[in-house]
Amino acid sequence: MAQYVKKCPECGSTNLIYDKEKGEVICKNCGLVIEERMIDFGQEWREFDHDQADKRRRTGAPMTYTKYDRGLGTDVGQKGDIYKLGAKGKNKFFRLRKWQYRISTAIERNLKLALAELKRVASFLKLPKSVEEEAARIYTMAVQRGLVRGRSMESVVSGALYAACRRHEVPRTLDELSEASGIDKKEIGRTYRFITRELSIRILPSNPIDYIPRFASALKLSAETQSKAVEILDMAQNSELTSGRGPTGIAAASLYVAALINNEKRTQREVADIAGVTEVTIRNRYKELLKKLKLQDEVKKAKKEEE
DNA sequence: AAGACGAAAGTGGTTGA
DNA sequence: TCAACAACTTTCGTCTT
Repeated sequence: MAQYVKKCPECGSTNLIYDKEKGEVICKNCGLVIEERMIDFGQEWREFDHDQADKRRRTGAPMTYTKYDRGLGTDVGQKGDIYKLGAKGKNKFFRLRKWQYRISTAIERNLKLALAELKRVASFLKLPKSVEEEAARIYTMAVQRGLVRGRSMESVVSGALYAACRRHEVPRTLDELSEASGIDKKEIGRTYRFITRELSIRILPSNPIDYIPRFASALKLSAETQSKAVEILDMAQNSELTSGRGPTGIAAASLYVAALINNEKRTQREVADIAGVTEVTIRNRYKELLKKLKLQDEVKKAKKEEE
C-alpha cells in the first residue's frame, strides 16, 4: 500500500505524488514510477443522502482487531422485542442467550479483557489508531499460539504495543510503556522479545530520527532546531556513530547540540529527562558528535553571536 | 548556586566458548 | 551455562559561569 512507500528507491527523495486516478505513485524528483496498478479502495458509488447510502452500501463496519470478535460477532439481544414472544418463545430466547455466553471460549474472553487494557494503554500514550490496530493483531496472534500462558496478560499487551510502535516508526521508550501500563520495564522487554521471536515479526532497529519530533516538541524547540538535529543525526549515521548506541541517547545529544547552535539552549538535565537517559550519556554522545563531526566551530560561533 | 564535566563503580543484557 | 564485555546509569567531587 501507498503508505509504506516513503522514499524514492532511486533518488531517495521523499517528494512523492500519489495519483489516485491512475493508481500510481510517482517520484516528483526523478520521475520514477514506484508503484503502479494499485487497487483503489474507495467506494465506486456516490451518496447524496442517507437513504441512498443505505441502499448502496454493501459492507458493514470495518473489520477490526481491536474488537475481540473483529467486529463481526452478533449478540443475542438484551432488550427489544421480547414482549412479542409467548412464554415458549421467551424460554427459548433466554436459553439461546445463555448458550451464547457459554460458547464464548476462554480465548475470546481473554481477548475481550486484553483489548480493553490495550485500548487504555494506547490512549494513555496517545498512540494513533493504526498502531493500536497492529498491536491488537499481534496480541491476537499471540493468544492463538498460546504464548500468553505463563505470562501476565498485561505484559503481553504491553509487549505487543511496543512492537507495534516500533513497526510503525512511532517509537515509545520502554520506560513510557512501563509507566502507562504499570508493568515492569524488564518484563515488557522480555515479553516483547519473546513474542516477536515466536511470531517472527521482523523489527527494524529503531531509528533515532523517529524520536526527534517528539522530544523536540516536549522541549518546546523551534522547527529549525529540530531539522538541524535531524541533519546532525544524518551526519552521525554516516560517520557510523550510531551503531550499537542507544537510539534515545543519540537523539537527545543531537537535539542538545542543535539547540546550542540555534541559541535555544536547554540544560543537559532537561534534555536528559525528556529523552529518558542520563546527562552522562548525553555528554558522552555530545562529545563524540563534536569531535567526529567537527561541530565545535559552529557551537563556538553560536556562542559569540549570543553576546 | 546551578550547570557542566569527568572518574569510578555498579547494573542488565549480549556474545562467544 | 558461565564469564567477558560494551553500553548505560549512579554517585560524587571539581570546575565554570
